[in-house]
Amino acid sequence: MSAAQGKRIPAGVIERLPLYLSVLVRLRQAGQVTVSSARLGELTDVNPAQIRRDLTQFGSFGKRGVGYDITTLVERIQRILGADHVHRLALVGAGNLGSAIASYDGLRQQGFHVTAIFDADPRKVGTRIDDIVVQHVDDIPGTVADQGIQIGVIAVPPEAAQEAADRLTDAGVRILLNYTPMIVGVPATVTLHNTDPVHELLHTLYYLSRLNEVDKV
Amino acid sequence: MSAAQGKRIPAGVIERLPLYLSVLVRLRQAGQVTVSSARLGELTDVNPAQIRRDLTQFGSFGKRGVGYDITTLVERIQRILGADHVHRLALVGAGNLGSAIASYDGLRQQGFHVTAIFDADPRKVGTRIDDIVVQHVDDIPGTVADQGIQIGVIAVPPEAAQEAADRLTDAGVRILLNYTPMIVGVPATVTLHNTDPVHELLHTLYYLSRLNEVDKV
DNA sequence: TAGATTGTTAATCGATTAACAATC
DNA sequence: TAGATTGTTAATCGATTAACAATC
Repeated sequence: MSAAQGKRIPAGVIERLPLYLSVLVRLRQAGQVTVSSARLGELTDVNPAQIRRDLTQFGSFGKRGVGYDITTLVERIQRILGADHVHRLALVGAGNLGSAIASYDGLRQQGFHVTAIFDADPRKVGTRIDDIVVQHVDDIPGTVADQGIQIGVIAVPPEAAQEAADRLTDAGVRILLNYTPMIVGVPATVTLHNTDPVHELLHTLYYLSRLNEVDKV
Repeated sequence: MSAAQGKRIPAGVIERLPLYLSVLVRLRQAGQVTVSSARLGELTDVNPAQIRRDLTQFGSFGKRGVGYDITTLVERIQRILGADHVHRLALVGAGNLGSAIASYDGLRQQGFHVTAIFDADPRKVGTRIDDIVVQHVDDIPGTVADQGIQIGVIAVPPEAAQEAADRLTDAGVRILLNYTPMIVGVPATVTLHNTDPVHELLHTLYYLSRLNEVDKV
Protein backbone atom coordinates (compact mmCIF):
# COMPACT_ATOMS: atom_id res chain seq x y z
CA MET A 1 0.00 0.00 0.00
CA SER A 2 1.58 3.28 -1.15
CA ALA A 3 1.85 6.02 1.46
CA ALA A 4 -0.39 8.69 -0.06
CA GLN A 5 -3.37 6.72 -1.41
CA GLY A 6 -4.83 5.34 1.81
CA LYS A 7 -8.45 4.36 2.39
CA ARG A 8 -11.33 3.47 0.15
CA ILE A 9 -13.26 6.44 -1.24
CA PRO A 10 -17.10 6.30 -1.06
CA ALA A 11 -18.78 6.11 -4.45
CA GLY A 12 -20.90 9.16 -3.61
CA VAL A 13 -17.78 11.29 -3.39
CA ILE A 14 -16.61 10.22 -6.83
CA GLU A 15 -20.02 11.01 -8.26
CA ARG A 16 -19.96 14.54 -6.88
CA LEU A 17 -16.46 15.46 -8.02
CA PRO A 18 -17.46 15.97 -11.68
CA LEU A 19 -20.23 18.26 -10.49
CA TYR A 20 -17.82 20.36 -8.47
CA LEU A 21 -15.45 20.39 -11.42
CA SER A 22 -17.94 21.71 -13.92
CA VAL A 23 -19.05 24.50 -11.57
CA LEU A 24 -15.44 25.39 -10.77
CA VAL A 25 -14.55 25.61 -14.45
CA ARG A 26 -17.46 27.99 -15.00
CA LEU A 27 -16.42 30.13 -12.03
CA ARG A 28 -12.90 30.32 -13.40
CA GLN A 29 -14.24 31.38 -16.78
CA ALA A 30 -16.21 34.08 -14.98
CA GLY A 31 -12.95 35.40 -13.53
CA GLN A 32 -13.34 34.20 -9.94
CA VAL A 33 -10.12 33.34 -8.10
CA THR A 34 -11.27 31.73 -4.87
CA VAL A 35 -14.47 30.09 -3.72
CA SER A 36 -15.74 29.08 -0.28
CA SER A 37 -17.42 25.77 0.42
CA ALA A 38 -20.56 27.81 1.23
CA ARG A 39 -20.66 29.37 -2.24
CA LEU A 40 -19.82 26.10 -3.99
CA GLY A 41 -22.60 24.52 -1.95
CA GLU A 42 -25.13 27.01 -3.27
CA LEU A 43 -24.09 26.43 -6.86
CA THR A 44 -24.07 22.66 -6.69
CA ASP A 45 -26.93 22.07 -4.25
CA VAL A 46 -24.59 20.15 -2.00
CA ASN A 47 -24.18 20.74 1.72
CA PRO A 48 -20.98 22.77 2.38
CA ALA A 49 -19.83 20.38 5.10
CA GLN A 50 -20.22 17.59 2.59
CA ILE A 51 -18.02 19.39 0.09
CA ARG A 52 -15.27 20.01 2.65
CA ARG A 53 -15.43 16.42 3.79
CA ASP A 54 -15.36 15.12 0.22
CA LEU A 55 -12.28 17.16 -0.61
CA THR A 56 -10.35 16.19 2.51
CA GLN A 57 -10.55 12.60 1.35
CA PHE A 58 -7.75 13.57 -1.01
CA GLY A 59 -5.82 16.15 0.99
CA SER A 60 -6.20 19.60 2.34
CA PHE A 61 -6.65 22.05 -0.51
CA GLY A 62 -8.15 25.13 1.14
CA LYS A 63 -6.98 28.08 3.22
CA ARG A 64 -8.86 28.72 6.47
CA GLY A 65 -10.49 32.10 6.46
CA VAL A 66 -10.10 32.35 2.68
CA GLY A 67 -11.54 29.38 0.84
CA TYR A 68 -10.25 27.36 -2.09
CA ASP A 69 -8.10 28.62 -4.94
CA ILE A 70 -10.15 27.73 -7.99
CA THR A 71 -7.31 26.99 -10.38
CA THR A 72 -5.58 24.73 -7.87
CA LEU A 73 -8.79 22.93 -7.04
CA VAL A 74 -9.63 22.35 -10.69
CA GLU A 75 -6.20 20.83 -11.24
CA ARG A 76 -6.46 18.67 -8.15
CA ILE A 77 -9.87 17.30 -9.05
CA GLN A 78 -8.81 16.68 -12.63
CA ARG A 79 -5.79 14.75 -11.39
CA ILE A 80 -7.90 12.75 -8.93
CA LEU A 81 -10.33 11.79 -11.66
CA GLY A 82 -7.60 11.20 -14.22
CA ALA A 83 -8.99 14.01 -16.38
CA ASP A 84 -5.69 15.90 -16.58
CA HIS A 85 -4.88 14.50 -19.99
CA VAL A 86 -6.67 13.64 -23.22
CA HIS A 87 -8.60 10.37 -23.51
CA ARG A 88 -9.40 8.81 -26.84
CA LEU A 89 -12.82 7.28 -27.42
CA ALA A 90 -13.85 4.52 -29.82
CA LEU A 91 -17.40 5.01 -31.00
CA VAL A 92 -19.41 2.16 -32.52
CA GLY A 93 -22.43 3.24 -34.55
CA ALA A 94 -22.35 6.01 -37.14
CA GLY A 95 -26.06 6.84 -37.17
CA ASN A 96 -27.74 9.94 -35.83
CA LEU A 97 -26.83 9.18 -32.25
CA GLY A 98 -23.23 8.37 -33.09
CA SER A 99 -22.92 11.55 -35.12
CA ALA A 100 -24.31 13.59 -32.25
CA ILE A 101 -21.84 12.07 -29.82
CA ALA A 102 -18.88 12.53 -32.15
CA SER A 103 -19.74 16.20 -32.67
CA TYR A 104 -20.58 16.90 -29.06
CA ASP A 105 -18.36 19.75 -27.98
CA GLY A 106 -18.89 19.17 -24.27
CA LEU A 107 -16.86 15.98 -24.54
CA ARG A 108 -13.95 17.61 -26.28
CA GLN A 109 -13.82 20.44 -23.78
CA GLN A 110 -13.19 17.99 -20.97
CA GLY A 111 -10.50 16.12 -22.88
CA PHE A 112 -12.57 13.33 -24.39
CA HIS A 113 -11.75 13.00 -28.09
CA VAL A 114 -13.61 10.60 -30.31
CA THR A 115 -10.77 9.44 -32.56
CA ALA A 116 -12.25 6.31 -34.07
CA ILE A 117 -15.73 5.53 -35.40
CA PHE A 118 -16.97 2.12 -36.51
CA ASP A 119 -20.06 0.81 -38.23
CA ALA A 120 -21.18 -2.58 -39.50
CA ASP A 121 -22.92 -1.11 -42.54
CA PRO A 122 -20.58 -1.13 -45.59
CA ARG A 123 -22.36 1.94 -46.96
CA LYS A 124 -21.32 3.95 -43.90
CA VAL A 125 -17.71 2.79 -44.03
CA GLY A 126 -15.49 5.41 -45.66
CA THR A 127 -17.83 8.33 -44.98
CA ARG A 128 -16.70 11.07 -42.62
CA ILE A 129 -18.09 12.42 -39.40
CA ASP A 130 -16.26 15.50 -38.21
CA ASP A 131 -13.14 14.58 -40.22
CA ILE A 132 -13.02 11.06 -38.85
CA VAL A 133 -13.36 8.31 -41.43
CA VAL A 134 -15.83 5.62 -40.44
CA GLN A 135 -14.19 2.19 -40.35
CA HIS A 136 -15.71 -1.26 -40.49
CA VAL A 137 -16.30 -2.95 -37.13
CA ASP A 138 -13.80 -5.61 -38.17
CA ASP A 139 -11.13 -2.95 -37.76
CA ILE A 140 -11.92 -2.46 -34.07
CA PRO A 141 -9.13 -4.67 -32.67
CA GLY A 142 -6.36 -3.11 -34.77
CA THR A 143 -7.37 0.50 -34.31
CA VAL A 144 -8.12 0.24 -30.59
CA ALA A 145 -4.74 -1.36 -30.02
CA ASP A 146 -2.85 1.12 -32.23
CA GLN A 147 -4.38 4.13 -30.51
CA GLY A 148 -4.34 2.62 -27.03
CA ILE A 149 -8.01 3.40 -26.61
CA GLN A 150 -9.50 2.55 -23.22
CA ILE A 151 -13.02 3.93 -23.56
CA GLY A 152 -15.72 2.63 -25.89
CA VAL A 153 -19.11 4.12 -26.69
CA ILE A 154 -21.99 1.99 -27.94
CA ALA A 155 -24.43 3.88 -30.15
CA VAL A 156 -25.75 1.09 -32.34
CA PRO A 157 -29.30 -0.26 -32.75
CA PRO A 158 -30.35 -2.23 -29.64
CA GLU A 159 -30.06 -5.65 -31.27
CA ALA A 160 -26.38 -4.99 -32.08
CA ALA A 161 -25.44 -3.73 -28.62
CA GLN A 162 -24.08 -6.95 -27.17
CA GLU A 163 -21.94 -7.64 -30.21
CA ALA A 164 -20.49 -4.13 -30.11
CA ALA A 165 -19.74 -4.57 -26.40
CA ASP A 166 -18.02 -7.90 -27.06
CA ARG A 167 -15.90 -6.53 -29.88
CA LEU A 168 -14.81 -3.53 -27.84
CA THR A 169 -13.97 -5.48 -24.71
CA ASP A 170 -12.14 -8.13 -26.73
CA ALA A 171 -10.08 -5.31 -28.19
CA GLY A 172 -9.04 -4.23 -24.69
CA VAL A 173 -11.37 -1.36 -23.88
CA ARG A 174 -11.72 -0.82 -20.10
CA ILE A 175 -14.78 1.42 -19.89
CA LEU A 176 -18.01 1.16 -21.86
CA LEU A 177 -20.71 3.77 -22.21
CA ASN A 178 -23.85 2.07 -23.42
CA TYR A 179 -26.37 4.34 -25.13
CA THR A 180 -28.81 1.59 -26.02
CA PRO A 181 -31.70 0.37 -23.87
CA MET A 182 -30.26 -3.16 -23.84
CA ILE A 183 -28.68 -4.68 -20.78
CA VAL A 184 -25.29 -5.81 -22.04
CA GLY A 185 -22.99 -8.21 -20.27
CA VAL A 186 -19.30 -7.37 -19.83
CA PRO A 187 -16.36 -9.07 -18.10
CA ALA A 188 -15.83 -8.11 -14.46
CA THR A 189 -12.71 -6.17 -15.43
CA VAL A 190 -14.72 -3.71 -17.53
CA THR A 191 -16.69 -0.81 -16.07
CA LEU A 192 -20.05 -0.43 -17.75
CA HIS A 193 -22.21 2.67 -17.65
CA ASN A 194 -25.70 2.73 -19.06
CA THR A 195 -27.22 5.95 -20.29
CA ASP A 196 -30.77 4.86 -20.83
CA PRO A 197 -33.28 7.71 -21.10
CA VAL A 198 -36.11 5.28 -20.39
CA HIS A 199 -34.89 4.45 -16.90
CA GLU A 200 -34.35 8.13 -16.34
CA LEU A 201 -37.83 9.00 -17.53
CA LEU A 202 -39.62 6.20 -15.69
CA HIS A 203 -38.02 7.26 -12.50
CA THR A 204 -38.87 10.91 -13.06
CA LEU A 205 -42.40 9.92 -13.97
CA TYR A 206 -43.04 8.83 -10.41
CA TYR A 207 -42.57 12.36 -9.22
CA LEU A 208 -44.83 13.65 -11.99
CA SER A 209 -47.63 11.31 -10.89
CA ARG A 210 -47.27 12.61 -7.36
CA LEU A 211 -47.41 16.21 -8.55
CA ASN A 212 -50.58 15.45 -10.44
CA GLU A 213 -52.10 13.77 -7.37
CA VAL A 214 -51.46 16.94 -5.42
CA ASP A 215 -53.21 18.94 -8.14
CA LYS A 216 -56.35 16.85 -7.76
CA VAL A 217 -56.72 17.59 -4.04
CA MET B 1 -53.51 12.44 3.74
CA SER B 2 -55.32 9.76 1.74
CA ALA B 3 -55.60 6.33 3.35
CA ALA B 4 -53.58 4.22 0.94
CA GLN B 5 -50.56 6.39 0.09
CA GLY B 6 -48.92 6.66 3.51
CA LYS B 7 -45.24 7.41 4.15
CA ARG B 8 -42.49 8.99 2.12
CA ILE B 9 -40.70 6.65 -0.27
CA PRO B 10 -36.87 6.75 -0.31
CA ALA B 11 -35.40 8.02 -3.57
CA GLY B 12 -33.29 4.89 -3.90
CA VAL B 13 -36.41 2.77 -4.16
CA ILE B 14 -37.81 4.88 -6.99
CA GLU B 15 -34.51 4.62 -8.82
CA ARG B 16 -34.52 0.84 -8.62
CA LEU B 17 -38.11 0.29 -9.77
CA PRO B 18 -37.35 1.01 -13.46
CA LEU B 19 -34.55 -1.54 -13.25
CA TYR B 20 -36.86 -4.20 -11.84
CA LEU B 21 -39.42 -3.29 -14.48
CA SER B 22 -37.11 -3.72 -17.44
CA VAL B 23 -35.90 -7.10 -16.20
CA LEU B 24 -39.46 -8.25 -15.46
CA VAL B 25 -40.58 -7.29 -18.94
CA ARG B 26 -37.77 -9.33 -20.43
CA LEU B 27 -38.64 -12.31 -18.23
CA ARG B 28 -42.25 -12.07 -19.34
CA GLN B 29 -41.15 -12.00 -22.98
CA ALA B 30 -39.10 -15.12 -22.27
CA GLY B 31 -42.27 -16.86 -21.11
CA GLN B 32 -41.63 -16.87 -17.36
CA VAL B 33 -44.70 -16.67 -15.14
CA THR B 34 -43.32 -16.17 -11.64
CA VAL B 35 -40.04 -14.97 -10.24
CA SER B 36 -38.50 -15.10 -6.76
CA SER B 37 -36.73 -12.19 -5.15
CA ALA B 38 -33.57 -14.34 -5.25
CA ARG B 39 -33.74 -14.70 -9.04
CA LEU B 40 -34.63 -11.06 -9.58
CA GLY B 41 -31.71 -10.18 -7.35
CA GLU B 42 -29.31 -12.11 -9.56
CA LEU B 43 -30.57 -10.43 -12.70
CA THR B 44 -30.52 -6.90 -11.33
CA ASP B 45 -27.50 -7.12 -9.04
CA VAL B 46 -29.65 -6.02 -6.12
CA ASN B 47 -29.82 -7.79 -2.77
CA PRO B 48 -33.00 -9.94 -2.57
CA ALA B 49 -33.91 -8.54 0.83
CA GLN B 50 -33.66 -5.10 -0.67
CA ILE B 51 -36.05 -6.02 -3.46
CA ARG B 52 -38.64 -7.43 -1.06
CA ARG B 53 -38.34 -4.40 1.16
CA ASP B 54 -38.64 -2.03 -1.80
CA LEU B 55 -41.80 -3.73 -3.03
CA THR B 56 -43.50 -3.82 0.36
CA GLN B 57 -43.32 -0.04 0.41
CA PHE B 58 -46.28 -0.23 -1.96
CA GLY B 59 -48.13 -3.32 -0.74
CA SER B 60 -47.71 -7.05 -0.60
CA PHE B 61 -47.50 -8.44 -4.12
CA GLY B 62 -45.92 -11.86 -3.63
CA LYS B 63 -46.98 -15.32 -2.51
CA ARG B 64 -44.91 -16.96 0.20
CA GLY B 65 -43.34 -20.15 -1.01
CA VAL B 66 -43.99 -19.19 -4.63
CA GLY B 67 -42.61 -15.78 -5.53
CA TYR B 68 -44.07 -12.93 -7.55
CA ASP B 69 -46.44 -13.22 -10.48
CA ILE B 70 -44.58 -11.39 -13.22
CA THR B 71 -47.57 -9.94 -15.06
CA THR B 72 -49.08 -8.62 -11.84
CA LEU B 73 -45.80 -7.14 -10.70
CA VAL B 74 -45.20 -5.43 -14.03
CA GLU B 75 -48.64 -3.84 -13.83
CA ARG B 76 -48.14 -2.78 -10.25
CA ILE B 77 -44.77 -1.16 -10.88
CA GLN B 78 -46.07 0.55 -14.00
CA ARG B 79 -48.96 1.96 -12.01
CA ILE B 80 -46.68 3.09 -9.19
CA LEU B 81 -44.41 4.90 -11.64
CA GLY B 82 -47.30 6.24 -13.69
CA ALA B 83 -46.09 4.28 -16.70
CA ASP B 84 -49.42 2.53 -17.27
CA HIS B 85 -50.46 4.93 -20.01
CA VAL B 86 -48.85 6.79 -22.91
CA HIS B 87 -46.91 10.00 -22.27
CA ARG B 88 -46.33 12.56 -24.97
CA LEU B 89 -42.93 14.23 -25.25
CA ALA B 90 -42.04 17.62 -26.69
CA LEU B 91 -38.57 17.58 -28.19
CA VAL B 92 -36.63 20.79 -28.85
CA GLY B 93 -33.77 20.45 -31.31
CA ALA B 94 -34.06 18.66 -34.65
CA GLY B 95 -30.36 17.93 -35.19
CA ASN B 96 -28.64 14.56 -35.03
CA LEU B 97 -29.29 14.15 -31.34
CA GLY B 98 -32.94 15.13 -31.64
CA SER B 99 -33.41 12.76 -34.56
CA ALA B 100 -31.86 9.92 -32.60
CA ILE B 101 -34.14 10.56 -29.64
CA ALA B 102 -37.25 10.85 -31.80
CA SER B 103 -36.49 7.56 -33.52
CA TYR B 104 -35.42 5.72 -30.39
CA ASP B 105 -37.59 2.65 -30.13
CA GLY B 106 -36.81 2.03 -26.47
CA LEU B 107 -38.82 5.12 -25.57
CA ARG B 108 -41.87 4.11 -27.56
CA GLN B 109 -41.87 0.61 -26.10
CA GLN B 110 -42.28 2.02 -22.61
CA GLY B 111 -45.06 4.37 -23.63
CA PHE B 112 -43.05 7.52 -24.30
CA HIS B 113 -44.11 9.01 -27.63
CA VAL B 114 -42.37 12.02 -29.09
CA THR B 115 -45.34 13.81 -30.65
CA ALA B 116 -43.92 17.28 -31.18
CA ILE B 117 -40.53 18.48 -32.40
CA PHE B 118 -39.35 22.09 -32.43
CA ASP B 119 -36.36 23.92 -33.85
CA ALA B 120 -35.28 27.56 -34.04
CA ASP B 121 -33.78 27.15 -37.50
CA PRO B 122 -36.32 28.13 -40.22
CA ARG B 123 -34.66 25.69 -42.61
CA LYS B 124 -35.52 22.79 -40.32
CA VAL B 125 -39.12 23.90 -39.82
CA GLY B 126 -41.47 21.91 -42.04
CA THR B 127 -39.13 18.95 -42.47
CA ARG B 128 -40.13 15.58 -41.08
CA ILE B 129 -38.52 13.27 -38.56
CA ASP B 130 -40.29 9.97 -38.31
CA ASP B 131 -43.54 11.43 -39.70
CA ILE B 132 -43.54 14.33 -37.26
CA VAL B 133 -43.36 17.77 -38.84
CA VAL B 134 -40.78 20.03 -37.19
CA GLN B 135 -42.38 23.23 -35.89
CA HIS B 136 -40.82 26.56 -35.03
CA VAL B 137 -39.98 27.08 -31.35
CA ASP B 138 -42.52 29.90 -31.29
CA ASP B 139 -45.20 27.22 -31.58
CA ILE B 140 -44.16 25.57 -28.32
CA PRO B 141 -46.83 27.20 -26.10
CA GLY B 142 -49.74 26.36 -28.40
CA THR B 143 -48.74 22.80 -29.20
CA VAL B 144 -47.74 21.87 -25.66
CA ALA B 145 -51.07 23.17 -24.37
CA ASP B 146 -53.12 21.51 -27.13
CA GLN B 147 -51.51 18.11 -26.58
CA GLY B 148 -51.30 18.44 -22.80
CA ILE B 149 -47.61 17.59 -22.92
CA GLN B 150 -45.90 17.32 -19.54
CA ILE B 151 -42.42 16.16 -20.53
CA GLY B 152 -39.87 18.17 -22.49
CA VAL B 153 -36.56 17.05 -23.95
CA ILE B 154 -33.74 19.51 -24.65
CA ALA B 155 -31.48 18.44 -27.51
CA VAL B 156 -30.26 21.82 -28.76
CA PRO B 157 -26.73 23.27 -28.95
CA PRO B 158 -25.46 24.15 -25.46
CA GLU B 159 -25.85 27.91 -25.88
CA ALA B 160 -29.56 27.49 -26.60
CA ALA B 161 -30.27 25.17 -23.67
CA GLN B 162 -31.50 27.74 -21.17
CA GLU B 163 -33.84 29.34 -23.67
CA ALA B 164 -35.32 25.98 -24.61
CA ALA B 165 -35.81 25.21 -20.93
CA ASP B 166 -37.53 28.54 -20.35
CA ARG B 167 -39.86 28.12 -23.30
CA LEU B 168 -40.84 24.62 -22.28
CA THR B 169 -41.45 25.45 -18.63
CA ASP B 170 -43.37 28.58 -19.57
CA ALA B 171 -45.56 26.37 -21.73
CA GLY B 172 -46.38 24.21 -18.72
CA VAL B 173 -44.03 21.25 -19.02
CA ARG B 174 -43.45 19.52 -15.65
CA ILE B 175 -40.40 17.37 -16.38
CA LEU B 176 -37.31 18.28 -18.37
CA LEU B 177 -34.68 15.95 -19.74
CA ASN B 178 -31.58 17.99 -20.52
CA TYR B 179 -29.22 16.40 -23.03
CA THR B 180 -26.80 19.34 -23.16
CA PRO B 181 -23.76 19.85 -20.92
CA MET B 182 -25.18 23.14 -19.66
CA ILE B 183 -26.54 23.58 -16.17
CA VAL B 184 -29.99 25.01 -16.77
CA GLY B 185 -32.13 26.71 -14.17
CA VAL B 186 -35.78 25.72 -13.78
CA PRO B 187 -38.58 26.73 -11.41
CA ALA B 188 -38.86 24.64 -8.25
CA THR B 189 -42.08 23.08 -9.58
CA VAL B 190 -40.24 21.46 -12.48
CA THR B 191 -38.21 18.26 -12.17
CA LEU B 192 -34.98 18.48 -14.11
CA HIS B 193 -32.86 15.54 -15.16
CA ASN B 194 -29.48 15.97 -16.73
CA THR B 195 -28.08 13.35 -19.06
CA ASP B 196 -24.57 14.58 -19.45
CA PRO B 197 -22.11 11.99 -20.77
CA VAL B 198 -19.21 14.10 -19.51
CA HIS B 199 -20.19 13.76 -15.87
CA GLU B 200 -20.74 10.09 -16.49
CA LEU B 201 -17.33 9.69 -18.12
CA LEU B 202 -15.40 11.77 -15.60
CA HIS B 203 -16.81 9.73 -12.82
CA THR B 204 -16.01 6.47 -14.59
CA LEU B 205 -12.54 7.74 -15.34
CA TYR B 206 -11.65 7.65 -11.68
CA TYR B 207 -12.08 3.91 -11.64
CA LEU B 208 -10.02 3.58 -14.82
CA SER B 209 -7.13 5.49 -13.22
CA ARG B 210 -7.26 3.13 -10.28
CA LEU B 211 -7.22 0.08 -12.54
CA ASN B 212 -4.18 1.46 -14.32
CA GLU B 213 -2.47 2.10 -10.98
CA VAL B 214 -3.02 -1.52 -10.09
CA ASP B 215 -1.43 -2.56 -13.39
CA LYS B 216 1.71 -0.64 -12.56
CA VAL B 217 2.28 -2.51 -9.29
C1' DT C 1 -5.87 41.54 15.76
C1' DA C 2 -10.71 40.20 14.41
C1' DG C 3 -13.35 37.84 11.11
C1' DA C 4 -13.87 34.15 8.21
C1' DT C 5 -13.64 29.61 6.80
C1' DT C 6 -11.35 25.34 6.77
C1' DG C 7 -10.49 20.51 8.52
C1' DT C 8 -12.32 17.19 11.56
C1' DT C 9 -14.87 15.07 15.18
C1' DA C 10 -19.07 13.55 16.94
C1' DA C 11 -24.17 13.06 16.28
C1' DT C 12 -27.72 12.11 13.16
C1' DC C 13 -29.91 10.13 9.72
C1' DG C 14 -31.29 6.87 6.38
C1' DA C 15 -30.45 3.02 3.68
C1' DT C 16 -28.90 -1.78 3.36
C1' DT C 17 -28.61 -6.34 4.92
C1' DA C 18 -29.32 -10.47 7.80
C1' DA C 19 -32.37 -13.25 10.06
C1' DC C 20 -36.57 -15.51 10.89
C1' DA C 21 -41.42 -16.15 11.92
C1' DA C 22 -45.50 -16.27 9.03
C1' DT C 23 -47.66 -18.68 5.48
C1' DC C 24 -48.43 -20.20 0.79
C1' DT D 1 -47.44 -32.06 5.13
C1' DA D 2 -42.69 -30.34 3.95
C1' DG D 3 -40.25 -27.04 1.38
C1' DA D 4 -39.89 -22.62 -0.24
C1' DT D 5 -40.14 -17.86 -0.09
C1' DT D 6 -42.34 -13.86 1.40
C1' DG D 7 -43.00 -9.84 4.64
C1' DT D 8 -40.96 -7.65 8.44
C1' DT D 9 -38.14 -6.78 12.37
C1' DA D 10 -33.81 -5.86 14.25
C1' DA D 11 -28.77 -5.12 13.44
C1' DT D 12 -25.43 -3.17 10.55
C1' DC D 13 -23.47 -0.16 7.79
C1' DG D 14 -22.29 4.02 5.59
C1' DA D 15 -23.27 8.50 4.34
C1' DT D 16 -24.77 13.12 5.68
C1' DT D 17 -24.88 16.94 8.64
C1' DA D 18 -23.93 19.95 12.64
C1' DA D 19 -20.72 21.88 15.45
C1' DC D 20 -16.45 23.81 16.68
C1' DA D 21 -11.54 24.15 17.53
C1' DA D 22 -7.65 25.26 14.55
C1' DT D 23 -5.77 28.70 11.84
C1' DC D 24 -5.32 31.66 7.81
